[in-house]
Amino acid sequence: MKYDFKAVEKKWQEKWRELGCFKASDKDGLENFYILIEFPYPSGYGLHVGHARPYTAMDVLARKRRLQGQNIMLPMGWDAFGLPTENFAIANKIHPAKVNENNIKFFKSQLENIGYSFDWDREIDTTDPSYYKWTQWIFLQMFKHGLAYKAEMPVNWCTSCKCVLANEEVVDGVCERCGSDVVQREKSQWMLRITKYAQRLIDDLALVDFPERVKTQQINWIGRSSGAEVTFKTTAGDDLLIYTTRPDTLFGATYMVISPEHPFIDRWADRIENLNDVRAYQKESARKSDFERTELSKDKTGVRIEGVTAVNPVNGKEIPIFISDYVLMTYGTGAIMAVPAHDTRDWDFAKKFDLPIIEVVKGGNVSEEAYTDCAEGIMVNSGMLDGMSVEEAKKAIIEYLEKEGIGHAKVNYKLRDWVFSRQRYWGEPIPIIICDKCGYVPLDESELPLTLPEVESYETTDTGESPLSKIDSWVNVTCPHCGGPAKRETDTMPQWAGSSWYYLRYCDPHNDKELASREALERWMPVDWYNGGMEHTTLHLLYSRFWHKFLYDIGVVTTPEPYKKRTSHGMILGENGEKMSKSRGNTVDPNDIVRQYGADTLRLYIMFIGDFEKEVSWNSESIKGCNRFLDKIWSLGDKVVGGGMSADLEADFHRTIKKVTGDIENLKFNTAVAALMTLVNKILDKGAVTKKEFETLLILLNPFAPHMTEELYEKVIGGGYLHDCRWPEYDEAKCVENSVEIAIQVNGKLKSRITLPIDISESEALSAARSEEKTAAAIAGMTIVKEIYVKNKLVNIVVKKG
RNA sequence: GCGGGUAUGGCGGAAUUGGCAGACGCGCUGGACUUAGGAUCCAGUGCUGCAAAGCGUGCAGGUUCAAGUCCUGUUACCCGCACCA
Repeated sequence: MKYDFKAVEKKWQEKWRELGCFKASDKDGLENFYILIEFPYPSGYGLHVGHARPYTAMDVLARKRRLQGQNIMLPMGWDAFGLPTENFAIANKIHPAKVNENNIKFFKSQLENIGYSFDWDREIDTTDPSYYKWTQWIFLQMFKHGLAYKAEMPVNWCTSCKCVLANEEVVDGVCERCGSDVVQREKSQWMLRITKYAQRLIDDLALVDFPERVKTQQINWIGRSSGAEVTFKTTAGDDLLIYTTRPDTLFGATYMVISPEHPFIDRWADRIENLNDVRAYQKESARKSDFERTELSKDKTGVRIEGVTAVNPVNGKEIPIFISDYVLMTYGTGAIMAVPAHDTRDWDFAKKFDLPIIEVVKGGNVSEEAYTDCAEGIMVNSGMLDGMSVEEAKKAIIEYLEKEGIGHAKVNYKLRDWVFSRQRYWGEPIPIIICDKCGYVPLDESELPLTLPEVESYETTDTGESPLSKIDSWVNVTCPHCGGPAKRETDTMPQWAGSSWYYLRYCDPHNDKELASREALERWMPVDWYNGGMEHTTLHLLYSRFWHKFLYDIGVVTTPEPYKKRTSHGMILGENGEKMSKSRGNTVDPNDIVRQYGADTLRLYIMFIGDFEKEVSWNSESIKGCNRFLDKIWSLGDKVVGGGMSADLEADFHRTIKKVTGDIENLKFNTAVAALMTLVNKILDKGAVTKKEFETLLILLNPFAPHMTEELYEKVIGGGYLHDCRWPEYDEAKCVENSVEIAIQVNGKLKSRITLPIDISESEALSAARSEEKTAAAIAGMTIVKEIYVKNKLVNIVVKKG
């Protein structure tokens, strides 16, 4: 009888729901394991098969671990605030909440069709006021602890979204979401002081099991460097503070450069003789986007400030000061000492402006190019540092600077504080009231959640104000502090807010007293295994580690890190090898595959398609192989005979159990499936399968193809449900056959193969090999120089003429 | 420029970490069954060659009885960061 996947899949999906098989238990004394998958943003387009890859993988892991007796939490939810929903709402004049509701409904039906074993009782939606109440609550705690602050600063402004973006959201000078130009605008923004956690975010990577590439990427993003801050006196009276990682080269500093945004330019306006030129340059660089500024990086530009000079503090030499946009106001102090002999950028600049280049580390040819890699160089032209190594010189000069009170050791980070305001409607309102008298006043916690008002229009404004600013009845309030008239903050939080702590909410999703009870957090945290995309490494993954550390510091959570283990999946590309996207028209809808082949085939193919951690192209032909494989298993159900494990298949079964068990844990799903196929081929060659063997096969296959295996279990094995079974164990001793095929090489070239009893002695193996027909012919008349025997694998006979 | 990664048949990919390269699947070739086949089953399938045999893991060397795997050099592609002082 043909396998009716439509009926069978529906039957079991309903059965599982009815029985509540996948609910994570909050009982004590169980072996808990928390598996987390990045929750999706429910866009109107629905899921494509790329989304299904990590879900399927973690579902396979979860189902296998449940069969092994663990209490698994595999929750799912919706990261639903964000621009696409809002833009769709604007375009179609539908309330974003309604749009979101529809999208979630569609997403959920897609997920259910694939038969994932999520615990839907723990479903969360970041746009639900009962959820974002706690997002706002965390923000208030950050505000109270000085981690949330408002600052006037240049920010990334997306010209199309009409909204501020975090640095992490700007990719190649354009908006990560919509691809439009990003320009700099001066705006007053809420900021989160992630920089306060920079060092701990680096250090605590030692506590977690993340892939090396994830750790390295985070470390590079945080960008720690150590050096010194040094004060240079100027003729304008103000001391110029600079940061350098090369204090050892201080004697080679022949000029200084300050950023065009440096505040001293205004302060020095009266003294600057060529103020017009300086102003013109400032204007020009302000006009450039970040992208243009880096584009032109080869050709250095700048203007010498006439009328003010500085003094090199170690040798007393008077040196000029320039402004140039190769110095960024946002890093270090916005001012540098330039050492052209040992820094490529300074060298380029010095050549262009004909400035002196003084070698202070011997070893390069500084008239040709900057000598930057001077690990083994020796100090010269550097007074007291002469003759020292670079390392020694660094230490000595810092000691000197500290003694003289003109400088000190300093650690710097590239990481910047997190721009946390968005001028959009569809986000969590920031629970702050702005009072002319009292400043920024936090909303009382009892007033949370501060819900979004109903508005007529969600249109953005060109002035850069949030749509919320137009709702007078919502904006105008009385100050909770002084009782005077005040206004609400009208910016909302960025999309990343809700996802920065969602894993905590799953532990206790219906709690209305706290974000999660201590008991639930202690039961489930930290997340045992978190799988997600590499693209979130310096966004969500870093942000959530930061929030978690803050919550740890204020005693809300009990672990310093949120995730014990992180893995990352490779992308599934479209059939044409390009990234799947609606605009490219190369997406594959899992619903289509489920309709054509069934969910089990889809699941199996997604796991079989290739190495889980590497990207791979979809292939609509290859999927047939998985469908055929399942059909074979279905018809095998008619051939089952009574009895236990048969002798001739015992080793194959034990090996397969071992392989599948290990491969699932190591994310080698493709080879786990291949091993199951190999086993089935063996069974089909033999032509018969016993009840015990079939049962074992069904359990091993269950995580991949849960519907068909449940059905076959009920139909053929009977007496309960497959999901109540135990995962099979293997016996190492039974994994091997009692005879093995041994390769025979002569001078390293394969000549023949012979079958010998397992664990045969070396001398027996060698003599068997020598007397094998082809081998004997090959070594006839030769002198045997050496014989190698690799136990149960091969024999290599090394011969030479004569 | 810095950091990370990849390279194996027509295709997706295996290879117990130095031990029989190409598991498993797709595709392809031939055959069977069939009114029919985009179903199923059987056989074959790295390349050259009628064969014997030879060649073969991006390229060039090296170590070794033995190299996809280790070492040196090199090329191409992908990802992340990038005027970060």
